[in-house]
Amino acid sequence: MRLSRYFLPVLKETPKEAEIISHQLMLRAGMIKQQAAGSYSWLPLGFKVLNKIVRIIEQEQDRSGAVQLLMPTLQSADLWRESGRYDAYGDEMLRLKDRKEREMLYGPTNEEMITDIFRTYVKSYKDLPLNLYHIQWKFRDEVRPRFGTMRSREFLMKDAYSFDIDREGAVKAFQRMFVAYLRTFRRLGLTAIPMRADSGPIGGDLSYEFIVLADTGESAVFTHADMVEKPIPGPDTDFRGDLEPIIKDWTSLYAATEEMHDAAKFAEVPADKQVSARGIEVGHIFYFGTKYSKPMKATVTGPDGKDVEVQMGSYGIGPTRLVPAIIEAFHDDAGIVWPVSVAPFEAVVINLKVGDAESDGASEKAYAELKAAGIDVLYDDRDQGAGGKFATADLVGIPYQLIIGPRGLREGQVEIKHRKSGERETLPVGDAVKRLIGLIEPQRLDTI
RNA sequence: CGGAGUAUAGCGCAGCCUGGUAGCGCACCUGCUUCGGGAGCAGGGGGUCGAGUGUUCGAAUCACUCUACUCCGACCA
Repeated sequence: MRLSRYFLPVLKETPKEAEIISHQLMLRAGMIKQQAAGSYSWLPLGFKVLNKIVRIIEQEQDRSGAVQLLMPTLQSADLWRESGRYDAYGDEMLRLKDRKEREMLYGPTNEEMITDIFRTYVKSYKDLPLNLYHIQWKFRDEVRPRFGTMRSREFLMKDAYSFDIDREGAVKAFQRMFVAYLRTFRRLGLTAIPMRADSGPIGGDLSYEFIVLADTGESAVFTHADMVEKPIPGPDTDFRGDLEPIIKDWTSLYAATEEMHDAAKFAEVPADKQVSARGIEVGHIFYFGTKYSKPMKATVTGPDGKDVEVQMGSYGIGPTRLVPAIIEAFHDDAGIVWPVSVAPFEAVVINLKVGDAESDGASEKAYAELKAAGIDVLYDDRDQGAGGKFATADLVGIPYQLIIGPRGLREGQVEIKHRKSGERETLPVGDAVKRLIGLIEPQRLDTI
């Protein structure tokens, strides 16, 4: 992508409405524009990051055996009356009427609808286990939206729903999602710690939140230090096998959110291993049994010929919240520092002197070669001073900058700057592209 | 929903107290010079001062009403 042809409205000054660093940087880097309280347009750069996150979530959901579909944002009130939640949900649910005065709502979640789909088509235990998910916009009329897309009223959510014949099967479904979540967050560059959580108004007795540690997190959390360094299950994990040992390993050390915190148990953790910090909730998984299948009559026929209510669980990740969460975890004074896996561009070619034949030639060539190699590369071909180009590249957080200008070219050299470490390498023109590919590919491939 | 604020050019702000020609920086446009860390000079465009009502000869400025947005608290992917 040529920057001169792109749409990247970066701001030099920080808009006053932004309080936390991720919100400030998302506005300054031209990722989002606020349209109303808790409502944002995703500008090209932000949308690009959002899509990369979504793709990783999809890959890991699919790997775990979940199946993707897509449900509508507008739902019928009748469906929600069946579960009893139409009255229970309160003002957070956006309610509306269509032209025929039918009561509708903009979905805050989809348990009712997925249960309706399930009960229509699935009749036999032989079709289980089943896990269906979608990635769709949700609306919750928050009392107080804040922190940019961290807590917005309209937000994107990946919500998966598992269906099993019995509790034992449901626990296994829960475990598959648990492992899928560990892998998903790590591939996004994050360290997300599973913590026992309150299951809230939806109910259920197996409930874990995945928490990213960050100073600006909304909730206080307490954990054993070893949870932070623990290696995640690899890509060869057999999701049809026994995941119990992995779950045991990940749930044996102390980790809890404020609501579930047990000071006495935390005190048993060695003093030098006690971590009390703040965290951002980026995912929540829980098992709730027959809470919806019972009132909505979602049953399957078991091996004994008898109908049983299906055991369900639900599993959420908020991509539009992950974007600021990643920024909270990775930024410095100059701007965002994206992990390669979600960076809007993997590299930027900075032509320091547009209009100079040599500089143009070398830059165009490097840009073409990187593109041909499949690198997601931006080419800064704007006819403007070098300072602004560096500032923009740093602000939007592109992991690698290939800096090309007349001064270096006289010696046959160009420079690669690593955004994260600040390290700079000077190397011959011909080697730079290969070097960049060598740096980027290992971080991008699904080997984590 | 309780408490506290803010609203003047795309963004950041001054002007308001003490009513009288709407300003500054950045951004934008034109030209020239530039280009190795947010370039310089010269010229230029852009505003029903959030909306309404009132007071006044005259309102960005004073009064009242409304709306939007932000922050703190209670609630939440």
